[in-house]
Order: sequence, then C-alpha cells, then structure tokens
Amino acid sequence: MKLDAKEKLIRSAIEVFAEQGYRDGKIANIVKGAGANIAAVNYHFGSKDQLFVAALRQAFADADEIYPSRGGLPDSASAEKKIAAVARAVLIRSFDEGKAGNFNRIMSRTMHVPGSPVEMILIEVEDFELKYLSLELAKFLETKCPQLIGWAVAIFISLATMISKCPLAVKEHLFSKEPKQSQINSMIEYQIEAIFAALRAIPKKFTS
Amino acid sequence: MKLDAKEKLIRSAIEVFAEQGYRDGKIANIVKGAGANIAAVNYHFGSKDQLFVAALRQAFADADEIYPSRGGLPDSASAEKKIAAVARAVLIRSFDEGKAGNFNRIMSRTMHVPGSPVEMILIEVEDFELKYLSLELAKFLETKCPQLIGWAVAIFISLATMISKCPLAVKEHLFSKEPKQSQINSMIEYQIEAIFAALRAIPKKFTS
DNA sequence: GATGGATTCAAATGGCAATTTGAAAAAATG
DNA sequence: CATTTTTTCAAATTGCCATTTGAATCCATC
Repeated sequence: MKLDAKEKLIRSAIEVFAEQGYRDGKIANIVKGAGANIAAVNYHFGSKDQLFVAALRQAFADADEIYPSRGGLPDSASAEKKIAAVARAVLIRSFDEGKAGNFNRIMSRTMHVPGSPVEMILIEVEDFELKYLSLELAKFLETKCPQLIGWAVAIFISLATMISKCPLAVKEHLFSKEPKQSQINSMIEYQIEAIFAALRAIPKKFTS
Repeated sequence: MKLDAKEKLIRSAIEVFAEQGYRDGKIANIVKGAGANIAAVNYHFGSKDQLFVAALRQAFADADEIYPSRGGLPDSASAEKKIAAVARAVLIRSFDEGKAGNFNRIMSRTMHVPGSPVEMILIEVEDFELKYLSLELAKFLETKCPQLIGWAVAIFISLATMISKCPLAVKEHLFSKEPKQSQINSMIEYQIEAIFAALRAIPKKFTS
C-alpha cells in the first residue's frame, strides 16, 4: 500500500514552489523530487492548481505546528501578549530555512502575483489567523473602526513578514552566513518592539 | 515620421505589466494597447525582457518626476526631513492609481518572483534612491553598522510600500471607494510617524 | 519618381510545459 | 488464482506564447 505517493508529491511541491513560485515551479521538477512519473500530479490531484493548494495548506499546517501562532497562551492573556505571540511565531518562521519557513516563502512569492491560486488558501488562513489577529488588534487599539483595524493588520503583516520579503541584496546585509540563534532571537524581540511602536502611531480616530 | 511607436509600446507595456506582472503580461495585450503589430516588440526592443526593462525605467522616471523622492529639499536639510520626504513621495505614489503609481505596482508584482528581469532596474534604483536613503538612515540612527542600516532600510521599505502590497481584501477596508485627498494626506503623515516610531525601536548596537 | 532603408504586417515557427492517453504493472479482493 | 481496481509509466497531444520570417508598405533623400 503506497499510501505516501501523494504525500511525497506534496512535500516535493512545497520545496519547489517555495523556491520558484507558482508559475516557475514546474511539474517536471516536482515529480522528479518525489520520484514519481510526470503523470502523477494529474492522477493524484487533477491539476497543478489543486496540488498547489494542497501544498500550501500543508506548508501552513507544518509552520503552525512547529511554531504555533497562538503560542500556548490562555484565552485570558492580554491583547498585547497575544499580538506579540503571533508576531513571534511569524518572525521565527521567516528565519527558518527549513520546513517551518516554507509557508512564508511560498506566500511572499505568490501572493502579489495575480493569477496564482493563493486566494483559496488566503481565505482559510484569514479565518484561522487573521480574524484572531484583527480581534486582538482591535482590543489593543481600543477601536472598532474597521479602517483602523485594517491599517493595523497591514502594518503588522508588513513588519512581521519583512524578512521573508526583503530582497536578497538587503538580506545579505542583515545577517552573517550563519546567524546564531541568540542573535536571531534578539532581532525578533526588537522587531516586535518596532511593530508595537508603529501600531501606537496609528491615530485613535480616523480623521478625514 | 512615426517617432512614437516605441513610446506607445512602452506606455502600453507599463499598463499591462502593472496590472498583470511580468510573466502574465502578454505581448499580445501590449501591442493591442499600443495599436501595433505583434512583431513590433521584437522589432523595436529585441525581446520582452528588454521591453520590460525599458518600461520599468520609464515608470520610475514618471513616478519620480511627478513625486520626486528628494522633494526639493536642500542638501543641508536634516536626515529626518530627508527620510520623511522619501517616505512621503513613495507613499503618495502608492495611492496614485495613475501614471505615478505604476512603478510601485510593477515592483510589488515582480520583485519577489525569481526569474523576472527586475534585477537590472533594482541596481539603478538602488544607486539613485537606496544609497541616498541608506545614508540618511545611517545619520538618523547615528550608526555605521551595515546590519543596522540594512534593517532600517527593510523597515522603511516595508512600511512605505505597504499600500501597494497589501492584498485587495485588506485594501478595501482601508479606504472608501473614493478617498478624499485630505484623508489620504492625513493617513500618509500618520504612516510616516509609524515609520519613525519603528525605526526608533532599532537597537543602537547590534548585540549578538 | 526612383532607390534604399526603416517600419509594419499576417502568417508561420519553435519551445516549453501542462495535460491526456492507453497500455503495463502492482495491489487488493474474494 | 482469477479478476477487478488502483497506480505507474513513456509517449503523445494540446495550448499557449514569444519569436521569426519574408513580403508589403511607408518614408526619406537624391
């Protein structure tokens, strides 16, 4: 019972899409990485699109399993603590060059490109993670104004996913080849400070 | 003397690439928009790649002509003023749905995708704009540490280009259909505050 | 107004990559 | 075992798109 053929394909697809994005990630490479035949993708998933969705879903599950965005906090924790926990999880994932980093990498390579099937996953992630985040940001800002909350979400995401997105040229400056974990951890805590500093600059009311 | 055939192609290419990105921006659409024949691109530019570079260069020139990133400041102006001026220019461009916004739009759709010919332009823009920015950020932070400066650049760019990058779903929240210019202006000034707030959260020294 | 270079055109060409096919192999079922 | 179902395989097939081609047209210059 070769029950892992599908799984191997997903694993390989994650790697390929993380490195090349959706359009440039070729089925030929994916099946090679999975030790499967060229027809395997269409047999098991129906199309490249559907494999992409499955892979992205799995990549998110991996990331959130290794670094859960809610970080084991009790429901009663303060909004600030919860926001920091999400930021910490997302940031650690960004620095992870392995399994836990793939979701961020795939996202940053595909979400701005119209025509890739990211939207489907965006909706799921939104339900799981973005709604939670919006809620806590609303508490933190003490507002119900959807525009202010949207603004806060945008700032949060921009700064929390910064690392996965910044072009290689900048990235090289930021780290030595083999950054120590302690170095990474201290950067992350400073970055979280930066996020809160930026959030606090959002006005209390939306003046027109 | 049809001296504007090339120019029409560039104009059309800017529109198409801004909307669809590089891979999905089709030559067929570009020439249609320019009222030219399918062979025109290769005749005038040699290849799609080279047209892309020409278009991106022109889009940057347009953006910087309409909203110059140095904002007519004297050399003697403070680092803070200069940084704010760059931020203001980039942010205004992001809100511009016309000519001045195209450069940002094209960038956000192509720069994360490996294999698009953005790199060439990145180098030019880097020389013109990024070096200037790095210099002023170094003064502002009172540091010469390349890692800290790189970090600051990343924060700056993340927050200054946030608007062009945030997914439509979030964008809808942020603005009403027809935001007033005064509304936009006030958002921009707050966003600049957020940028400085985040920058100030960067540590003075890079602790390992 | 004839010559030659520059530009446009419609119709091929060529390459790449996803998808399909139909036969072969493997696994499950009884 | 025999049969049926599932899975693999190599070789087409298909579609999309950038690029080429060679003829036609335009345009400057003498």
